[in-house]
Amino acid sequence: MTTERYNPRLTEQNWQKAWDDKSLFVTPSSPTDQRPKFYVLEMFPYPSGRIHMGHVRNYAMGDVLARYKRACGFNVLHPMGWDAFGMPAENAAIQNNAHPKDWTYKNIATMREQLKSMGLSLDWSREFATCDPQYYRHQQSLFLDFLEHDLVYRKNAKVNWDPVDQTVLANEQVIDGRGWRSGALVEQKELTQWFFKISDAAEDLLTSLDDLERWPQKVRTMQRNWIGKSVGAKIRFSLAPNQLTDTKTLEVFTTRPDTIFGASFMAIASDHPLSSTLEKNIPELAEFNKQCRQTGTSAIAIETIDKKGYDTGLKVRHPFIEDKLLPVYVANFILMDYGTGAVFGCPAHDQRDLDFARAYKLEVTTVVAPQDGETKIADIAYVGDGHMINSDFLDGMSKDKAIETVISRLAKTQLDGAPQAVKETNYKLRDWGLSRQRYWGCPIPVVHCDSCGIVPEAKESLPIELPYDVDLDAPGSPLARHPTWKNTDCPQCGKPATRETDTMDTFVDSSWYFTRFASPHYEQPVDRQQVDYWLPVDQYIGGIEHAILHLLYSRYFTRAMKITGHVGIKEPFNGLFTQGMVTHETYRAKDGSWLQPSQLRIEEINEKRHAYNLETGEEVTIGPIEKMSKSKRNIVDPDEIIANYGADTARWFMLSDSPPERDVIWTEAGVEGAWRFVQRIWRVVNKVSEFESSSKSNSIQLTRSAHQALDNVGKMISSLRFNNAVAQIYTLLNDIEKSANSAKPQDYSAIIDATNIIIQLFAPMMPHLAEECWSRMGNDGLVSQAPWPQADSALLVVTTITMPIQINGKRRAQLEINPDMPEDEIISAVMQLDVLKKALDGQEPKRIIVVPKRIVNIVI
RNA sequence: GCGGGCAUGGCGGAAUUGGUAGACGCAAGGGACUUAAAAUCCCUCGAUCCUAGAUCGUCCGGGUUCAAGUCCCGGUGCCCGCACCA
Repeated sequence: MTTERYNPRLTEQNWQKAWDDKSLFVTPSSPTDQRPKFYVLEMFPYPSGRIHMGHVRNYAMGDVLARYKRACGFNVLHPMGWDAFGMPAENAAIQNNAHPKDWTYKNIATMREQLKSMGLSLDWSREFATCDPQYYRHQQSLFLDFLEHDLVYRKNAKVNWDPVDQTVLANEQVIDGRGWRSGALVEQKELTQWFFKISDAAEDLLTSLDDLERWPQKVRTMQRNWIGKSVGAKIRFSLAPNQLTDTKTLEVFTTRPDTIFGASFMAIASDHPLSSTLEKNIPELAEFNKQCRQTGTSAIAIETIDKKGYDTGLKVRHPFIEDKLLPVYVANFILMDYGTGAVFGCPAHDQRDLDFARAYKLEVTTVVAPQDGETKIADIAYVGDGHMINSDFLDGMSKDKAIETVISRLAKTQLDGAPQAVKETNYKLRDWGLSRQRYWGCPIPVVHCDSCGIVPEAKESLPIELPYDVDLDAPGSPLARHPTWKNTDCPQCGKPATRETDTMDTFVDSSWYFTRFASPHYEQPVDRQQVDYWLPVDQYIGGIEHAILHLLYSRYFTRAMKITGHVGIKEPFNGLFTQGMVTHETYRAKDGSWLQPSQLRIEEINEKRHAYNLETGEEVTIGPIEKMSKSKRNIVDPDEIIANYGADTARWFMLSDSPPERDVIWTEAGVEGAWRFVQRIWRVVNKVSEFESSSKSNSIQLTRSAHQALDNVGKMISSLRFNNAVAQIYTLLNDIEKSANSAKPQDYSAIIDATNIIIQLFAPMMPHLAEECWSRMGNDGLVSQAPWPQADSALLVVTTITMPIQINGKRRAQLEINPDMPEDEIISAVMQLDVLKKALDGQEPKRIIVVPKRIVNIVI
């Protein structure tokens, strides 16, 4: 018997068409279904041009779950869309002279075809892009609702400003403090911008994390730290009389009021009101503040700079030590956004304060004595607990007691007619700035009127559509520069007015798209009936890089939509899974340029791998394994893999071996291995398909294996342990193959049954191959529509187990026993073992530990 | 700088959550089939001790325990995020 090789090129498109013809994956819009619902969603892609292997991995995982849940009888929603606004479209427009809109939709068309070639069970009838006016008009409508409910407001905030290009720069456009295109030194500039009041929800966003049980622990921890709750006090210090300012007091926030006796200086942010006042009369301070403004706005820029300060000459009085004055510095590491923008510096017990004190030769007084009694501070601040010293009335107290005491003492003291200290809770979480001075985003639907001020657009006027004719390759914001677009009439008084020319952060687009999928064509933002049925998302899958921003913003936005009556829930994602990245070796030529894997020939010489440029023959250096990226060119194009091996092979490889939350290394050998497995299944299925079914079966062992695998694979897919599921399927195929090679006619039935089971087991992962095998086995219908088989619980009962026997913790023997054998019987069986008798040498064992169904350990 | 994570054979990883470390796969070596190649099939495969059997072995150093890859303390290395990249 000869079998032709399995050819995915001939089969995959046919099966995709068969699914399409039956609209198998289109989820009907009416939520009257009796089946339980399951909403599985992968983070939608940015249409950057072509799909990459990261997408293949992400969508393969989601598809396995969607197909499995469907087979298990769930009403599954599995939609797809496009996160289509963003900077790359504008960059491409400038570089390639293409319009962002045309560029984006062209990419979507390409990527849609690529995704379709993967055979994903997606409901394409619900597809949308966030740059569709029909999507963003609803986003504008939501914004107006938020505005009405006081969830959005305007305030000044700093942006990176390129003084040459006259434009706002994203953090990633700032390279070493300079604009990426102009090379000009970047400055900080204040602009009036729109903010969501996410900080109002800080406490709720924090406490609700405890209930998100199906989220990875690490994501919850990261969000917890990001929200950054800290309990402390606001303390006001009185300024000593001076010629520089009329200000009488300086207010700080601190979590360590206990260390007040160790205070040796005050530090305020360069943009603190006091600093801004002082700089008018002190040119050196003005210069210092200017330098601070050149640091850039990103946290990493601020945190990694050398700590510098400017002594203002001002002093504050210590609240407890008479005549003690503390100098007031302006310091570049104090953030105006957090607390009050001012701190008291206690060098002995805060590392940053210590670094600062050493640089400016300020005193260091230890006030908390560590447990080990060492109170001298060198280069490391002591931040732990201990008892108070050098602290007058606090001496001997614990840290917590000292905090209480300081706050209550100062609360009783009046300064300028108010208590000198109040307890306060602070959050690191800042309000979410959504204004972007860019073209390719959702316009913010408000109007600036000279008479009426800020006026919301009327909902009937939505969408406020982006103009097509813009000039992107000139300084400034494209919408502000457009000759006519911003001109309109005030919706309130009818007089000429101007539109807001800022657009929304793309994170707004992605903060509710999952809600829109429930009713993607509805004339309002959401159809409550549909949303109440489908949400929350049961399983959300995406990259760990979104652990904080996207996921936190979405949690907030859902709360805001609840407040405005659009949804009834506050948590959008019941289950979250963060998958690892796809990585590959890097290749670099002598001239420093990067090469793609497809441009190379790899040879192994003396067990060492060498890479050669296919065109020039020149040897290139094999570099470290890194995330696939355009810049390093270590990219394997999914299209090529699908063309050569088929979608099933690509999907199988992405799911096997590496645990899904960890990075996977793309290797040629790995793909080849997956490809061979596909062929091996095909051979086995062809062989088994020629067996005549018989009524009687003796092959109980194989049937047992099949049902065990069935039970395990189901559990593993449910918990997204795809690599374990793959290993189970390999094991079962080994068993089937062995049985098939030595099969007697009375075994045929069992082998056929096991083969049908394995086809169903890998169907969610390799759906095309599964259909082909299913039909080859003579089954009716599509395997994509077949219900998931039930494991026979009688076959799952284990009748004998191998019990390892340890002597002093080292394995010395084993016993084949019934798992339910009572403990005393196990012990007497063990005592008969020769190895043990020999080891005991007539003595009694000191201790015998029997762990049921696991292990026996004899301590001698 | 701050926050989070990871580390097991030549490689990807498994280990029922404290109970036989290395399942399953890849690579490699040997053999079979073939005129030959590909494909396929069979065997070996953590290290050391010539063999047996044993000893060692989960990044490094300590600890808890009858028992540690798993728990605790202290290190090292690598990766991710840091609010205008998506």
